[in-house]
Amino acid sequence: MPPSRASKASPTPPPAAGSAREKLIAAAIATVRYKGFSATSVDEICQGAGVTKGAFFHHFASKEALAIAAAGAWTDIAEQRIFTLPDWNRIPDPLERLLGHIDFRLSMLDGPAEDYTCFVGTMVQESYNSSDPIRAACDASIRAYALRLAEDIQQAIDIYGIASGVSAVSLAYHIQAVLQGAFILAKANGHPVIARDSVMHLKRYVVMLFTQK
Amino acid sequence: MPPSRASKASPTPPPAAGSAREKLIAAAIATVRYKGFSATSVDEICQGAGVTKGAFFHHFASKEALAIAAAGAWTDIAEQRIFTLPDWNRIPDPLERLLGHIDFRLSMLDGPAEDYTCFVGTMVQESYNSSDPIRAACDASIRAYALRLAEDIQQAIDIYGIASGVSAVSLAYHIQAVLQGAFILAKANGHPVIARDSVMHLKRYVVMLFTQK
DNA sequence: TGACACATACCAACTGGTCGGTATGCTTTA
DNA sequence: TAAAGCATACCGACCAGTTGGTATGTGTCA
Repeated sequence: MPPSRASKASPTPPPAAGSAREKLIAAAIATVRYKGFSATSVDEICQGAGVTKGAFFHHFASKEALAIAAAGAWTDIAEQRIFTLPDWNRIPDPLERLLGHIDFRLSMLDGPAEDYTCFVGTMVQESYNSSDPIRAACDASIRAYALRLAEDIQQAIDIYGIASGVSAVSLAYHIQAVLQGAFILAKANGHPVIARDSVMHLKRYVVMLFTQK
Repeated sequence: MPPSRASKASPTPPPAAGSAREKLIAAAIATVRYKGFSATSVDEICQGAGVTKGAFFHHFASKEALAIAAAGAWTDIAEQRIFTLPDWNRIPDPLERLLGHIDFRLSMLDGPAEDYTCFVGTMVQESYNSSDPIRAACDASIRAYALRLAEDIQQAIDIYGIASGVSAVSLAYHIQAVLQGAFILAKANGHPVIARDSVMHLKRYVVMLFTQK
């Protein structure tokens, strides 16, 4: 993940709708979410990106290197889709904003699972013992999300207080856990109904934490 | 699985500590929990079981067939280890028993992740779009656990009541979701501390549901 | 009782195909 | 013209699954 690439004003117009590198990362994320990391072949990723294997190994030293780069890209994608674009981020009250976040995650649980599940959550299950660099990249992505979410939670705590013994970061990770677990239930069930139920339990819990101490 | 073999006094010593079929299932469960389903080869499973590939395909028509059989075996293993053997199952009060269950799951979160994570939860992530028979087998295993847990929850509800709008089955699935999600966080983090935090949130939620309505 | 027919359990060697990765050359752009 | 960006062709290793075979039963009937 060369940081120079992001910091320089690229002379070539930011390659249309994606350079080969970006298309490879996008194809990898989509395919891995659909069928898992090990079952996804390099050839398949290349086909999905519309480039050849030569291009793949020009941009990435290995399949593992792509996975790490994709985990980094996923962090940015999630930040954009969840903490930047949606309107509920502009709600002034931090507790309402937190509940808006949960409602938003709830509303995402629709359609095929590969459209709402977590790329790094899927990938880390297959890599935590096989590749520590991939594991660490997934961990960093999950941590970034949790720490970002913990900011809003801390603001809500500062205003409203919370049940004793509950920290913002811990609650943020718990929200992550419920979502990741809901994804698994949805994949097993073939339908996100049970997953939605679980997120509604989560919302009830958060409300209780802030209103009943 | 010939049942006659168990009921008769076999002339040949009762195939040691498990027939080839049973050893293959045990090896599959262990290896899949360690590195995922797709990354686990049939050769690897055979090596772990101490049998040859010929034996494998004598007992199972395919790798997929083994996965389905292993999911069924996992249901029995989990039932034994969680709902039969541990002492807290003999607690008379159903609410205390439920909290004992959560404490027990919490206490399991120790050591390497492959020792406490869920076999079917891991496998379904890689199979939900590739093999519907595997997906269904994993779903059945998760459902069996949830329905078994829901029995205790319902008994607790009958005695103590619960927050409005909460059903026993729905709460049982939520408990499953938190556990599955906690496993992912533990795998990513490399340590089960965050996972334990999440299960403690879960316990606090359950207590709240039964005491604050 | 014994022997024949058959089933079960297993094995070593092999097959066609796919895997991640490499070697090399062409083509565009600065 | 030199490098970056990509394509084609290929490699050895490994994959799930097949083959032909052996050893050890077990049920049946003369």
